[in-house]
Amino acid sequence: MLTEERQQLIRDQLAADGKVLAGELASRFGVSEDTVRRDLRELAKAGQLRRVYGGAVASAPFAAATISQRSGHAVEAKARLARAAVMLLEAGQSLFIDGGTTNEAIARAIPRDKELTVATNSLGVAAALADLPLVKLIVLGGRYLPDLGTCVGGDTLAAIAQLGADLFFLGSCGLDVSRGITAFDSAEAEVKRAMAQNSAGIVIAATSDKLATAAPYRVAGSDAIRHLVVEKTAPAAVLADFQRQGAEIHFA
Amino acid sequence: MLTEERQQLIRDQLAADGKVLAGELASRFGVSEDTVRRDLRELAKAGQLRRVYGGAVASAPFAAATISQRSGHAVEAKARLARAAVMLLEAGQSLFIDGGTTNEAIARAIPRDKELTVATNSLGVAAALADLPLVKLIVLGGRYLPDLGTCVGGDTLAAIAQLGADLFFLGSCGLDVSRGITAFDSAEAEVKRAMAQNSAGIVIAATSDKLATAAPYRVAGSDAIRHLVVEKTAPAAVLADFQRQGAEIHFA
DNA sequence: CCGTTTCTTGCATGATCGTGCAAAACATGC
DNA sequence: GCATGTTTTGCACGATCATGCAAGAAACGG
Repeated sequence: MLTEERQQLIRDQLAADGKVLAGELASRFGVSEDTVRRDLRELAKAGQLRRVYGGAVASAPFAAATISQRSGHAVEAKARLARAAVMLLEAGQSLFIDGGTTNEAIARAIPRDKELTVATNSLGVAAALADLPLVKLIVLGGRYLPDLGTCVGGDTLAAIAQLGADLFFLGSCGLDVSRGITAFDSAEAEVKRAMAQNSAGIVIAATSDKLATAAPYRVAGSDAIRHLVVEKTAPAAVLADFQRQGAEIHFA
Repeated sequence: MLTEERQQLIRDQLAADGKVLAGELASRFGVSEDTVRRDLRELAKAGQLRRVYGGAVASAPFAAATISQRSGHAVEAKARLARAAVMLLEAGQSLFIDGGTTNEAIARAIPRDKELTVATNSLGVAAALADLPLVKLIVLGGRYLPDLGTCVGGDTLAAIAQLGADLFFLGSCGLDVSRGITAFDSAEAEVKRAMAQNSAGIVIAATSDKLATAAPYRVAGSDAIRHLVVEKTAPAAVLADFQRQGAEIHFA
């Protein structure tokens, strides 16, 4: 095993998980912890990660903001949803991706060799895509909402109006068959509506706790959903309702 | 076995696996490791691979290093500059901050209890400020440039035109008394010009290696600089020139 | 406060590297 | 065929690098 190779794998895991453990890396590579620590020290010196007791965390200028989310509770479920969701992507497509932790997971799951054009109003999604060489990234600016991690406002809407996308990954929303897709913020809902209008199909990846819930601001009807990516634990009755509205169900 | 033939096989394996081991190649070709090393050295000289201890790895074809990969340079000096630069800030001010690792350091150095309005086209700066509760953050969207970490384009300019700022922190530029402030990218220069036009004062925090250098695209004359934050090692003659142009010098 | 884990530092060891040199293989001209 | 010059290859040497181990320091958790 080459030193270089090991350090690359560390970078990869850091990009995927946001953190690494010294002991775990040592056993995975079959080297002593000292060697791993040396690698971590070098990478830290190069600014590629931040050393912490027991391992290291991503320091990549942006990543820090998303760390707390990656250690949240439903991380595993969201990562599974993300892996299933990226399988819907085809090379050369244009995407809208809005905010939410699930969408950030999807952005992180996009493989390095996929050629895409992505427009997003989420800082977390943008940060995840910034280093992918084959992704043309368009940031949709505007007033930043700290709660949601997204940008909203007139500028955002104007920028969206000039773009079109094949798929729109819609996140951080309530999802109910009769009430449709609903958002938690009025300005955020406006942005989602604009994105929906300028895209050919809506994709929603939802953890089970989001199904059959609703928020104050309506974005679109349930029939607007083209692809619905859900966990295996999702209640079949609810899924059947969405399916009747025209959604294609994908299990993670 | 011909030399050419061997080197072609090395290229092939590199394309397939991404790495090769010197010892393994030697036994596979039935030649000494010295010969293999010679081959590797030649290929490395031709830029077809990158030599590492124990073998070689594929040279990154996406060689245009993104900003997050370059972030490890002169971290200490930049942090010192950043601490000095934030002392120029007063509560309630509006700022433009553009890209560059120094500006990212400045953004990270802004204290949590400072109330500010910040508009930035840099993802790194935005990520650093996203968590500060008292900072009203406006993201200036547009086409994202991976090597600079900033957004540029017509949308960016339009958004800037609607804003005004007390101070403009201008980064990633060349700095020369006679040639003025210069940028490395044409679109990036346009953005800087727009920000300069809509702000009351320009602040530049520059490591010593940026002083007395110039880039292709002109942004503004040296006399536009209001505050210049430099290291203690900065050559006094150059500083005096800037001072004569009206800049206030601050040492980190 | 103490025990445990993790980290850094210094050091010994083995692997790998570059260089100089000589032998072998090869091409070239007569 | 033979002599000469060039290229390639293998080997020996000292230098460099990566790794693991040990000892002391620091950080963590109770």
